[in-house]
Amino acid sequence: MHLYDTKARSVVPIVPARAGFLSMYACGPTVYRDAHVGNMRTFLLPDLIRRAAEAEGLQVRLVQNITDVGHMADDTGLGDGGVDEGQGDGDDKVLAQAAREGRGALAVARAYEAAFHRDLALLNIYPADTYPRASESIPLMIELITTLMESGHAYVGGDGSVFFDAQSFPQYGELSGNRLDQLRPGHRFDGGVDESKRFHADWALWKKSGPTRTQLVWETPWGAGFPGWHTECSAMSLHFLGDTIDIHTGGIDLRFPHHEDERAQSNCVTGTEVVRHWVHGEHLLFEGRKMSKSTGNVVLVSDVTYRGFDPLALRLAFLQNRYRQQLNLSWESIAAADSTIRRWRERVAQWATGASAALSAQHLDAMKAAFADDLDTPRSITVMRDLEKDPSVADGAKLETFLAADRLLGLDLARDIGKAPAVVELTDEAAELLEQRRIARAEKQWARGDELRDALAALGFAVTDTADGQVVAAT
RNA sequence: GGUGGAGUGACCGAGAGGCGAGGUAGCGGCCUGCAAAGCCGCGUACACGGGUUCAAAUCCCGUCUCCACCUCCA
Repeated sequence: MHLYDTKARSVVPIVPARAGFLSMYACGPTVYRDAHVGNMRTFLLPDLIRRAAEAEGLQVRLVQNITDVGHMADDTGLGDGGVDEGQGDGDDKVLAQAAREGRGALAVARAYEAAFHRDLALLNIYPADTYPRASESIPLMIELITTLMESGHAYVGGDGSVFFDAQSFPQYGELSGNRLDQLRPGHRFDGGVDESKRFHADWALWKKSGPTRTQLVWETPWGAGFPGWHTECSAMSLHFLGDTIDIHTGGIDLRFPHHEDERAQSNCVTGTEVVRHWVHGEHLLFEGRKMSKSTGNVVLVSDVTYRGFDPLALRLAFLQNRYRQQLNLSWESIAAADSTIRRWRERVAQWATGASAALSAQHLDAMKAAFADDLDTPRSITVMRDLEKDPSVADGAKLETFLAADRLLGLDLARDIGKAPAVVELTDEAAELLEQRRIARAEKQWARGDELRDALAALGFAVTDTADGQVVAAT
Protein backbone atom coordinates (compact mmCIF):
# COMPACT_ATOMS: atom_id res chain seq x y z
CA MET A 1 0.00 0.00 0.00
CA HIS A 2 1.09 3.53 -0.79
CA LEU A 3 -0.20 6.73 0.80
CA TYR A 4 0.57 10.42 0.54
CA ASP A 5 2.79 11.30 3.46
CA THR A 6 2.35 14.92 4.50
CA LYS A 7 5.85 15.30 5.89
CA ALA A 8 7.56 13.54 3.00
CA ARG A 9 5.32 15.49 0.61
CA SER A 10 5.04 12.52 -1.66
CA VAL A 11 3.34 9.18 -2.04
CA VAL A 12 5.37 6.63 -0.11
CA PRO A 13 5.14 2.89 0.45
CA ILE A 14 3.61 1.99 3.79
CA VAL A 15 5.69 -0.67 5.51
CA PRO A 16 4.55 -1.29 9.08
CA ALA A 17 7.20 -1.17 11.77
CA ARG A 18 6.01 -4.54 13.02
CA ALA A 19 5.53 -7.01 10.21
CA GLY A 20 1.91 -7.92 9.77
CA PHE A 21 0.54 -5.21 12.06
CA LEU A 22 -0.49 -1.68 11.22
CA SER A 23 -0.95 0.77 14.06
CA MET A 24 -2.99 3.85 13.40
CA TYR A 25 -4.14 6.84 15.39
CA ALA A 26 -6.98 8.96 14.09
CA CYS A 27 -7.85 12.36 15.43
CA GLY A 28 -11.42 12.07 16.56
CA PRO A 29 -14.24 14.45 17.24
CA THR A 30 -14.58 17.23 19.75
CA VAL A 31 -17.92 16.24 21.16
CA TYR A 32 -19.70 19.56 21.52
CA ARG A 33 -22.09 19.28 18.55
CA ASP A 34 -23.25 16.85 15.88
CA ALA A 35 -20.65 15.87 13.33
CA HIS A 36 -21.36 17.24 9.87
CA VAL A 37 -20.72 15.48 6.57
CA GLY A 38 -17.32 17.12 6.28
CA ASN A 39 -16.29 15.55 9.57
CA MET A 40 -17.60 12.26 8.29
CA ARG A 41 -15.38 12.44 5.24
CA THR A 42 -12.39 12.84 7.51
CA PHE A 43 -13.49 9.95 9.73
CA LEU A 44 -13.85 7.78 6.64
CA LEU A 45 -10.13 8.10 5.91
CA PRO A 46 -8.85 5.69 8.59
CA ASP A 47 -11.61 3.27 7.63
CA LEU A 48 -10.42 3.21 4.02
CA ILE A 49 -6.82 2.74 5.11
CA ARG A 50 -7.93 -0.08 7.40
CA ARG A 51 -9.82 -1.84 4.63
CA ALA A 52 -6.95 -1.47 2.19
CA ALA A 53 -4.52 -2.78 4.79
CA GLU A 54 -6.73 -5.71 5.71
CA ALA A 55 -7.07 -6.59 2.04
CA GLU A 56 -3.29 -7.00 2.11
CA GLY A 57 -3.51 -9.28 5.11
CA LEU A 58 -2.38 -6.77 7.72
CA GLN A 59 -3.89 -6.73 11.16
CA VAL A 60 -4.91 -3.19 12.04
CA ARG A 61 -5.08 -1.55 15.42
CA LEU A 62 -6.85 1.80 15.36
CA VAL A 63 -7.13 4.25 18.24
CA GLN A 64 -9.34 7.30 17.91
CA ASN A 65 -9.60 9.91 20.62
CA ILE A 66 -12.71 11.58 21.93
CA THR A 67 -12.00 15.18 22.83
CA ASP A 68 -14.31 16.10 25.66
CA VAL A 69 -12.11 18.73 27.26
CA GLY A 70 -9.39 21.15 26.31
CA HIS A 71 -10.42 22.09 22.79
CA MET A 72 -10.69 25.85 22.99
CA ALA A 73 -12.75 28.06 20.76
CA ASP A 74 -9.97 30.54 21.35
CA ASP A 75 -6.68 28.74 21.48
CA THR A 76 -4.40 31.74 21.57
CA GLY A 77 -3.80 31.42 25.24
CA LEU A 78 -5.55 34.76 25.73
CA GLY A 79 -8.66 35.06 27.79
CA ASP A 80 -8.67 31.44 28.69
CA GLY A 81 -9.23 31.85 32.35
CA GLY A 82 -6.01 33.25 33.64
CA VAL A 83 -6.14 33.46 37.42
CA ASP A 84 -7.13 37.06 37.64
CA GLU A 85 -9.58 37.25 34.83
CA GLY A 86 -12.47 35.56 36.52
CA GLN A 87 -13.91 34.44 33.23
CA GLY A 88 -13.04 32.11 30.45
CA ASP A 89 -15.00 29.01 31.27
CA GLY A 90 -16.94 29.52 28.07
CA ASP A 91 -13.87 29.20 25.92
CA ASP A 92 -13.78 25.44 26.16
CA LYS A 93 -16.03 24.18 23.38
CA VAL A 94 -17.66 21.54 25.51
CA LEU A 95 -18.22 23.90 28.42
CA ALA A 96 -19.65 26.56 26.13
CA GLN A 97 -22.13 24.10 24.71
CA ALA A 98 -22.99 22.83 28.19
CA ALA A 99 -23.81 26.39 29.17
CA ARG A 100 -26.04 26.77 26.11
CA GLU A 101 -27.84 23.51 26.79
CA GLY A 102 -28.10 24.12 30.50
CA ARG A 103 -26.66 20.81 31.61
CA GLY A 104 -23.40 19.34 32.76
CA ALA A 105 -20.35 19.27 30.54
CA LEU A 106 -19.92 15.52 30.63
CA ALA A 107 -23.60 14.92 29.90
CA VAL A 108 -23.27 17.06 26.79
CA ALA A 109 -20.04 15.36 25.79
CA ARG A 110 -21.49 11.85 26.17
CA ALA A 111 -24.59 12.74 24.16
CA TYR A 112 -22.58 13.99 21.19
CA GLU A 113 -20.17 11.10 21.51
CA ALA A 114 -23.09 8.70 21.16
CA ALA A 115 -24.30 10.64 18.12
CA PHE A 116 -20.82 10.35 16.63
CA HIS A 117 -20.90 6.57 16.95
CA ARG A 118 -24.35 6.42 15.38
CA ASP A 119 -23.17 8.48 12.41
CA LEU A 120 -20.12 6.27 11.93
CA ALA A 121 -22.34 3.20 11.88
CA LEU A 122 -24.62 4.78 9.31
CA LEU A 123 -21.63 5.25 7.02
CA ASN A 124 -20.35 1.69 7.57
CA ILE A 125 -17.21 3.00 9.22
CA TYR A 126 -15.73 0.25 11.35
CA PRO A 127 -15.37 1.24 15.00
CA ALA A 128 -11.87 1.88 16.24
CA ASP A 129 -10.40 -0.63 18.66
CA THR A 130 -10.23 1.97 21.40
CA TYR A 131 -11.85 5.36 21.90
CA PRO A 132 -9.96 6.97 24.78
CA ARG A 133 -11.55 10.10 26.24
CA ALA A 134 -9.41 13.10 27.05
CA SER A 135 -11.21 13.63 30.36
CA GLU A 136 -10.28 10.11 31.42
CA SER A 137 -6.64 10.39 30.37
CA ILE A 138 -5.56 13.24 32.60
CA PRO A 139 -2.94 11.20 34.53
CA LEU A 140 -1.32 10.28 31.21
CA MET A 141 -1.11 13.95 30.31
CA ILE A 142 0.33 14.95 33.66
CA GLU A 143 2.98 12.29 33.21
CA LEU A 144 3.75 13.57 29.72
CA ILE A 145 4.02 17.17 30.86
CA THR A 146 6.19 16.17 33.81
CA THR A 147 8.61 14.47 31.47
CA LEU A 148 8.72 17.52 29.22
CA MET A 149 9.35 19.77 32.20
CA GLU A 150 12.19 17.58 33.40
CA SER A 151 13.84 17.52 30.00
CA GLY A 152 13.60 21.29 29.60
CA HIS A 153 11.06 21.35 26.81
CA ALA A 154 8.34 22.91 28.95
CA TYR A 155 8.13 25.74 31.46
CA VAL A 156 5.61 27.40 33.72
CA GLY A 157 4.58 30.69 32.21
CA GLY A 158 3.72 33.99 33.79
CA ASP A 159 0.08 33.02 34.28
CA GLY A 160 0.82 29.69 35.94
CA SER A 161 0.06 27.64 32.83
CA VAL A 162 2.60 25.18 31.46
CA PHE A 163 3.91 25.93 27.99
CA PHE A 164 5.89 23.94 25.46
CA ASP A 165 9.07 25.65 24.33
CA ALA A 166 8.72 25.46 20.56
CA GLN A 167 12.29 26.52 19.94
CA SER A 168 13.53 23.55 21.93
CA PHE A 169 12.47 21.26 19.10
CA PRO A 170 14.64 22.08 16.08
CA GLN A 171 12.52 19.98 13.73
CA TYR A 172 9.50 22.15 14.43
CA GLY A 173 7.80 23.02 11.17
CA GLU A 174 8.86 20.02 9.11
CA LEU A 175 5.34 18.68 8.98
CA SER A 176 3.46 21.80 7.99
CA GLY A 177 6.18 23.73 6.22
CA ASN A 178 5.67 26.59 8.63
CA ARG A 179 8.96 27.76 10.02
CA LEU A 180 9.04 29.45 13.37
CA ASP A 181 10.61 32.56 11.93
CA GLN A 182 7.87 32.85 9.33
CA LEU A 183 4.92 32.48 11.65
CA ARG A 184 3.03 35.65 12.20
CA PRO A 185 3.04 36.49 15.86
CA GLY A 186 -0.43 37.18 17.17
CA HIS A 187 -1.93 36.61 13.77
CA ARG A 188 -5.51 36.37 14.93
CA PHE A 189 -5.61 39.12 17.48
CA ASP A 190 -3.76 42.29 16.70
CA GLY A 191 -0.68 42.47 18.82
CA GLY A 192 -2.12 39.77 20.99
CA VAL A 193 0.96 37.82 21.89
CA ASP A 194 0.35 36.30 25.26
CA GLU A 195 2.90 37.81 27.60
CA SER A 196 2.92 34.78 29.83
CA LYS A 197 4.66 32.82 27.07
CA ARG A 198 8.35 33.19 26.34
CA PHE A 199 7.85 32.94 22.60
CA HIS A 200 4.76 33.61 20.54
CA ALA A 201 4.64 30.14 19.00
CA ASP A 202 4.81 28.33 22.33
CA TRP A 203 1.58 26.65 23.27
CA ALA A 204 -0.12 25.62 26.48
CA LEU A 205 0.29 22.02 27.55
CA TRP A 206 -1.72 22.68 30.66
CA LYS A 207 -3.85 25.69 31.42
CA LYS A 208 -4.35 27.10 34.83
CA SER A 209 -8.03 27.60 35.45
CA GLY A 210 -9.70 30.63 36.91
CA PRO A 211 -11.94 30.63 39.97
CA THR A 212 -15.19 30.51 37.99
CA ARG A 213 -14.40 27.29 36.20
CA THR A 214 -16.17 24.58 38.17
CA GLN A 215 -16.26 21.69 35.69
CA LEU A 216 -13.52 19.81 33.90
CA VAL A 217 -10.83 20.93 36.32
CA TRP A 218 -8.07 18.73 37.70
CA GLU A 219 -5.42 19.16 40.37
CA THR A 220 -1.84 18.95 39.19
CA PRO A 221 1.64 19.76 40.46
CA TRP A 222 1.13 23.15 38.74
CA GLY A 223 -2.20 23.91 40.33
CA ALA A 224 -5.77 23.35 39.27
CA GLY A 225 -6.42 23.44 35.57
CA PHE A 226 -7.18 21.60 32.38
CA PRO A 227 -5.18 20.24 29.46
CA GLY A 228 -4.33 21.98 26.23
CA TRP A 229 -5.79 20.36 23.15
CA HIS A 230 -2.53 19.08 21.67
CA THR A 231 -1.50 17.43 24.92
CA GLU A 232 -4.18 14.77 24.84
CA CYS A 233 -3.28 13.29 21.47
CA SER A 234 0.37 12.84 22.38
CA ALA A 235 -0.49 11.31 25.74
CA MET A 236 -3.14 8.95 24.46
CA SER A 237 -1.39 7.87 21.28
CA LEU A 238 1.83 7.08 23.12
CA HIS A 239 -0.04 5.21 25.83
CA PHE A 240 -2.22 3.08 23.58
CA LEU A 241 0.07 2.57 20.60
CA GLY A 242 3.56 3.03 21.97
CA ASP A 243 6.58 4.92 20.69
CA THR A 244 6.07 3.95 17.09
CA ILE A 245 2.85 4.60 15.25
CA ASP A 246 2.63 3.67 11.61
CA ILE A 247 -0.05 6.11 10.51
CA HIS A 248 -1.64 9.16 12.06
CA THR A 249 -4.66 10.62 10.30
CA GLY A 250 -6.68 13.79 10.58
CA GLY A 251 -8.23 16.61 8.64
CA ILE A 252 -5.92 18.88 6.65
CA ASP A 253 -6.61 21.74 9.02
CA LEU A 254 -5.00 19.77 11.83
CA ARG A 255 -1.68 19.67 10.04
CA PHE A 256 -0.93 22.95 11.74
CA PRO A 257 -0.76 23.65 14.57
CA HIS A 258 -2.33 20.55 16.11
CA HIS A 259 -0.18 17.87 14.54
CA GLU A 260 2.95 19.98 14.38
CA ASP A 261 2.67 20.52 18.13
CA GLU A 262 1.74 16.94 18.81
CA ARG A 263 4.79 15.75 16.91
CA ALA A 264 7.04 18.07 18.88
CA GLN A 265 5.61 16.81 22.18
CA SER A 266 5.72 13.12 21.32
CA ASN A 267 9.17 13.21 19.77
CA CYS A 268 10.64 15.16 22.68
CA VAL A 269 9.20 12.71 25.17
CA THR A 270 10.47 9.60 23.41
CA GLY A 271 13.53 10.92 21.63
CA THR A 272 12.35 9.20 18.47
CA GLU A 273 10.19 9.95 15.45
CA VAL A 274 6.95 8.55 16.81
CA VAL A 275 4.63 8.86 13.84
CA ARG A 276 6.02 7.26 10.73
CA HIS A 277 3.43 8.63 8.32
CA TRP A 278 1.05 11.55 8.65
CA VAL A 279 -1.94 11.28 6.35
CA HIS A 280 -4.39 14.14 5.98
CA GLY A 281 -7.80 14.30 4.40
CA GLU A 282 -8.89 17.35 2.46
CA HIS A 283 -11.98 19.26 3.36
CA LEU A 284 -15.13 19.33 1.36
CA LEU A 285 -17.14 22.24 0.12
CA PHE A 286 -20.88 22.12 -0.03
CA GLU A 287 -22.32 23.58 -3.22
CA GLY A 288 -19.14 25.46 -3.84
CA ARG A 289 -18.71 26.97 -0.41
CA LYS A 290 -16.98 26.03 2.77
CA MET A 291 -19.46 24.50 5.16
CA SER A 292 -20.01 26.88 8.01
CA LYS A 293 -22.69 28.08 10.30
CA SER A 294 -22.45 31.59 8.94
CA THR A 295 -22.95 30.39 5.36
CA GLY A 296 -25.82 28.27 6.59
CA ASN A 297 -24.78 25.22 4.60
CA VAL A 298 -23.82 22.82 7.35
CA VAL A 299 -25.16 19.40 6.40
CA LEU A 300 -25.49 16.58 8.89
CA VAL A 301 -25.92 12.89 8.19
CA SER A 302 -29.45 13.27 9.50
CA ASP A 303 -30.15 15.90 6.83
CA VAL A 304 -29.14 13.38 4.18
CA THR A 305 -31.42 10.66 5.52
CA TYR A 306 -34.21 13.17 6.07
CA ARG A 307 -34.21 13.83 2.35
CA GLY A 308 -34.68 10.15 1.70
CA PHE A 309 -31.14 9.34 0.66
CA ASP A 310 -29.32 6.30 1.88
CA PRO A 311 -26.52 7.47 4.19
CA LEU A 312 -24.20 5.18 2.25
CA ALA A 313 -24.86 7.37 -0.80
CA LEU A 314 -22.75 9.85 1.11
CA ARG A 315 -20.04 7.25 1.42
CA LEU A 316 -20.17 6.56 -2.31
CA ALA A 317 -20.09 10.28 -3.06
CA PHE A 318 -16.93 10.48 -0.96
CA LEU A 319 -15.40 7.44 -2.64
CA GLN A 320 -15.88 9.00 -6.04
CA ASN A 321 -13.33 11.61 -5.06
CA ARG A 322 -9.76 11.20 -3.92
CA TYR A 323 -9.36 11.79 -0.20
CA ARG A 324 -6.73 14.45 -0.59
CA GLN A 325 -8.59 16.58 -3.03
CA GLN A 326 -11.20 19.09 -2.13
CA LEU A 327 -14.59 17.67 -2.88
CA ASN A 328 -17.50 19.81 -3.88
CA LEU A 329 -20.47 18.01 -2.45
CA SER A 330 -23.99 18.94 -3.46
CA TRP A 331 -27.46 17.56 -3.17
CA GLU A 332 -27.17 16.67 -6.83
CA SER A 333 -24.02 14.63 -6.32
CA ILE A 334 -25.56 12.87 -3.33
CA ALA A 335 -28.65 12.08 -5.40
CA ALA A 336 -26.43 10.73 -8.19
CA ALA A 337 -24.61 8.47 -5.77
CA ASP A 338 -27.89 7.39 -4.24
CA SER A 339 -29.26 6.20 -7.56
CA THR A 340 -26.04 4.33 -8.32
CA ILE A 341 -26.00 2.53 -5.00
CA ARG A 342 -29.65 1.54 -5.33
CA ARG A 343 -29.10 0.22 -8.82
CA TRP A 344 -26.06 -1.76 -7.73
CA ARG A 345 -27.98 -3.39 -4.89
CA GLU A 346 -30.78 -4.25 -7.26
CA ARG A 347 -28.34 -5.76 -9.74
CA VAL A 348 -26.54 -7.71 -7.06
CA ALA A 349 -29.84 -9.13 -5.83
CA GLN A 350 -30.79 -10.07 -9.36
CA TRP A 351 -27.42 -11.68 -10.12
CA ALA A 352 -27.79 -13.68 -6.91
CA THR A 353 -30.82 -15.46 -8.34
CA GLY A 354 -28.84 -16.94 -11.22
CA ALA A 355 -26.12 -19.52 -11.67
CA SER A 356 -23.06 -19.11 -9.52
CA ALA A 357 -19.63 -18.51 -10.98
CA ALA A 358 -16.13 -17.73 -9.79
CA LEU A 359 -15.38 -14.07 -9.31
CA SER A 360 -13.49 -12.03 -11.86
CA ALA A 361 -9.99 -11.92 -10.46
CA GLN A 362 -9.04 -9.34 -13.06
CA HIS A 363 -11.60 -6.86 -11.78
CA LEU A 364 -11.04 -7.58 -8.11
CA ASP A 365 -7.29 -7.20 -8.51
CA ALA A 366 -7.82 -3.88 -10.23
CA MET A 367 -10.04 -2.82 -7.33
CA LYS A 368 -7.46 -3.75 -4.73
CA ALA A 369 -4.69 -2.14 -6.73
CA ALA A 370 -6.64 1.10 -6.86
CA PHE A 371 -7.13 1.09 -3.10
CA ALA A 372 -3.49 0.29 -2.51
CA ASP A 373 -2.46 3.13 -4.82
CA ASP A 374 -2.94 5.98 -2.35
CA LEU A 375 -6.62 5.14 -1.93
CA ASP A 376 -7.52 5.80 -5.55
CA THR A 377 -11.16 5.17 -4.80
CA PRO A 378 -12.43 7.01 -7.90
CA ARG A 379 -10.59 4.47 -10.03
CA SER A 380 -12.00 1.63 -7.97
CA ILE A 381 -15.52 2.89 -8.65
CA THR A 382 -14.74 3.04 -12.35
CA VAL A 383 -13.63 -0.58 -12.22
CA MET A 384 -16.98 -1.51 -10.70
CA ARG A 385 -18.93 0.42 -13.30
CA ASP A 386 -16.96 -1.25 -16.06
CA LEU A 387 -17.61 -4.65 -14.54
CA GLU A 388 -21.31 -3.92 -14.19
CA LYS A 389 -21.56 -3.40 -17.95
CA ASP A 390 -19.04 -5.97 -19.11
CA PRO A 391 -20.92 -8.49 -21.28
CA SER A 392 -18.05 -10.98 -21.15
CA VAL A 393 -18.45 -11.57 -17.40
CA ALA A 394 -21.18 -13.93 -16.23
CA ASP A 395 -23.76 -12.59 -13.80
CA GLY A 396 -22.65 -15.04 -11.12
CA ALA A 397 -19.10 -13.77 -11.47
CA LYS A 398 -20.29 -10.19 -11.23
CA LEU A 399 -22.11 -11.08 -8.05
CA GLU A 400 -19.06 -12.62 -6.41
CA THR A 401 -16.83 -9.77 -7.52
CA PHE A 402 -19.19 -7.11 -6.26
CA LEU A 403 -19.49 -8.85 -2.90
CA ALA A 404 -15.73 -9.16 -2.57
CA ALA A 405 -15.21 -5.57 -3.65
CA ASP A 406 -17.75 -4.39 -1.13
CA ARG A 407 -15.40 -5.42 1.66
CA LEU A 408 -13.31 -2.49 0.49
CA LEU A 409 -16.11 -0.16 -0.53
CA GLY A 410 -18.42 -0.73 2.42
CA LEU A 411 -21.58 0.09 0.51
CA ASP A 412 -23.73 -2.75 1.79
CA LEU A 413 -24.31 -4.01 -1.72
CA ALA A 414 -25.65 -7.37 -0.55
CA ARG A 415 -28.50 -5.70 1.29
CA ASP A 416 -31.24 -6.58 -1.19
CA ILE A 417 -30.25 -10.18 -1.84
CA GLY A 418 -33.14 -12.52 -1.23
CA LYS A 419 -35.20 -9.67 0.05
CA ALA A 420 -38.88 -10.01 -0.66
CA PRO A 421 -40.45 -6.88 -2.08
CA ALA A 422 -41.18 -4.58 0.83
CA VAL A 423 -44.55 -5.32 2.31
CA VAL A 424 -46.49 -2.12 2.43
CA GLU A 425 -49.17 -1.74 5.05
CA LEU A 426 -52.14 -0.51 3.09
CA THR A 427 -54.90 1.44 4.74
CA ASP A 428 -58.43 0.18 4.08
CA GLU A 429 -59.00 3.18 1.87
CA ALA A 430 -55.85 2.54 -0.13
CA ALA A 431 -56.64 -1.15 -0.49
CA GLU A 432 -60.05 -0.25 -1.84
CA LEU A 433 -58.61 2.24 -4.35
CA LEU A 434 -56.03 -0.31 -5.43
CA GLU A 435 -58.70 -2.91 -6.08
CA GLN A 436 -60.79 -0.40 -8.03
CA ARG A 437 -57.75 0.42 -10.10
CA ARG A 438 -57.09 -3.23 -10.82
CA ILE A 439 -60.64 -3.58 -12.12
CA ALA A 440 -60.45 -0.33 -14.08
CA ARG A 441 -57.24 -1.43 -15.77
CA ALA A 442 -58.64 -4.87 -16.55
CA GLU A 443 -61.46 -3.06 -18.29
CA LYS A 444 -59.00 -0.79 -20.03
CA GLN A 445 -60.47 2.31 -18.38
CA TRP A 446 -57.12 4.06 -18.51
CA ALA A 447 -58.28 7.50 -17.46
CA ARG A 448 -59.99 6.05 -14.40
CA GLY A 449 -56.83 4.06 -13.62
CA ASP A 450 -54.67 7.16 -13.79
CA GLU A 451 -57.04 9.01 -11.49
CA LEU A 452 -56.80 6.22 -8.97
CA ARG A 453 -53.03 6.17 -9.25
CA ASP A 454 -52.99 9.88 -8.44
CA ALA A 455 -55.36 9.32 -5.53
CA LEU A 456 -53.09 6.62 -4.14
CA ALA A 457 -50.07 8.83 -4.59
CA ALA A 458 -51.83 11.49 -2.54
CA LEU A 459 -52.24 8.92 0.22
CA GLY A 460 -48.53 8.15 0.12
CA PHE A 461 -48.54 5.03 -2.03
CA ALA A 462 -46.61 4.89 -5.28
CA VAL A 463 -48.12 2.43 -7.71
CA THR A 464 -46.26 1.02 -10.67
CA ASP A 465 -47.50 -1.52 -13.17
CA THR A 466 -45.59 -4.63 -14.01
CA ALA A 467 -46.30 -7.77 -15.97
CA ASP A 468 -47.44 -9.33 -12.70
CA GLY A 469 -49.82 -6.52 -11.85
CA GLN A 470 -49.69 -3.51 -9.60
CA VAL A 471 -46.77 -3.00 -7.22
CA VAL A 472 -47.12 -0.61 -4.32
CA ALA A 473 -44.36 1.22 -2.52
CA ALA A 474 -44.63 3.67 0.32
CA THR A 475 -43.37 7.13 -0.49
C1' G B 1 4.63 37.82 3.81
C1' G B 2 5.01 32.11 4.38
C1' U B 3 2.84 27.22 3.10
C1' G B 4 -0.23 23.60 0.46
C1' G B 5 -3.73 22.56 -3.44
C1' A B 6 -7.08 23.38 -7.75
C1' G B 7 -9.16 25.34 -12.58
C1' U B 8 -12.17 19.70 -17.74
C1' G B 9 -18.98 19.87 -21.06
C1' A B 10 -25.62 21.89 -17.55
C1' C B 11 -23.53 19.47 -12.81
C1' C B 12 -19.89 16.03 -10.34
C1' G B 13 -15.62 14.35 -11.82
C1' A B 14 -11.37 10.57 -13.97
C1' G B 15 -7.39 10.89 -17.41
C1' A B 16 -2.22 13.10 -18.48
C1' G B 17 1.34 14.11 -25.86
C1' G B 18 -2.49 11.08 -30.96
C1' C B 19 -7.34 6.64 -30.13
C1' G B 20 -14.29 11.48 -27.35
C1' A B 21 -13.49 7.93 -19.20
C1' G B 22 -17.68 7.41 -16.42
C1' G B 23 -21.78 9.10 -13.69
C1' U B 24 -25.95 12.56 -12.80
C1' A B 25 -29.28 15.86 -15.18
C1' G B 26 -31.28 16.92 -20.12
C1' C B 27 -32.90 15.54 -25.05
C1' G B 28 -34.38 11.61 -28.81
C1' G B 29 -35.81 6.53 -29.37
C1' C B 30 -37.31 1.34 -27.78
C1' C B 31 -40.63 -0.80 -24.28
C1' U B 32 -45.33 0.65 -21.85
C1' G B 33 -52.62 2.07 -22.68
C1' C B 34 -49.94 6.24 -20.12
C1' A B 35 -46.33 6.46 -16.51
C1' A B 36 -42.17 4.31 -13.62
C1' A B 37 -37.98 1.21 -14.18
C1' G B 38 -34.79 -0.70 -17.75
C1' C B 39 -32.33 -0.60 -22.51
C1' C B 40 -30.23 2.08 -26.99
C1' G B 41 -28.59 6.73 -28.83
C1' C B 42 -27.09 12.20 -28.52
C1' G B 43 -24.10 16.28 -26.19
C1' U B 44 -17.21 17.17 -29.20
C1' A B 45 -15.18 19.84 -22.80
C1' C B 46 -10.29 20.68 -20.67
C1' A B 47 -9.03 29.06 -17.26
C1' C B 48 -6.20 32.64 -20.62
C1' G B 49 -1.83 34.07 -23.88
C1' G B 50 2.40 32.44 -26.16
C1' G B 51 5.78 28.33 -27.39
C1' U B 52 7.67 23.12 -28.52
C1' U B 53 5.69 19.15 -31.76
C1' C B 54 3.46 16.04 -37.65
C1' A B 55 0.05 16.09 -33.24
C1' A B 56 -1.06 19.57 -26.74
C1' A B 57 -6.50 19.15 -22.13
C1' U B 58 -1.73 16.55 -21.36
C1' C B 59 5.06 19.20 -22.18
C1' C B 60 7.57 24.41 -21.62
C1' C B 61 7.20 29.87 -20.47
C1' G B 62 4.07 33.64 -18.79
C1' U B 63 -0.68 35.40 -16.91
C1' C B 64 -5.35 35.15 -14.43
C1' U B 65 -8.79 33.10 -11.04
C1' C B 66 -10.37 30.08 -6.99
C1' C B 67 -9.77 27.27 -2.38
C1' A B 68 -7.25 25.93 2.10
C1' C B 69 -3.65 26.52 6.31
C1' C B 70 -0.29 30.22 8.99
C1' U B 71 -2.83 29.46 17.11
C1' C B 72 -11.54 28.25 15.95
C1' C B 73 -12.22 24.40 12.26
C1' A B 74 -12.55 17.67 9.92
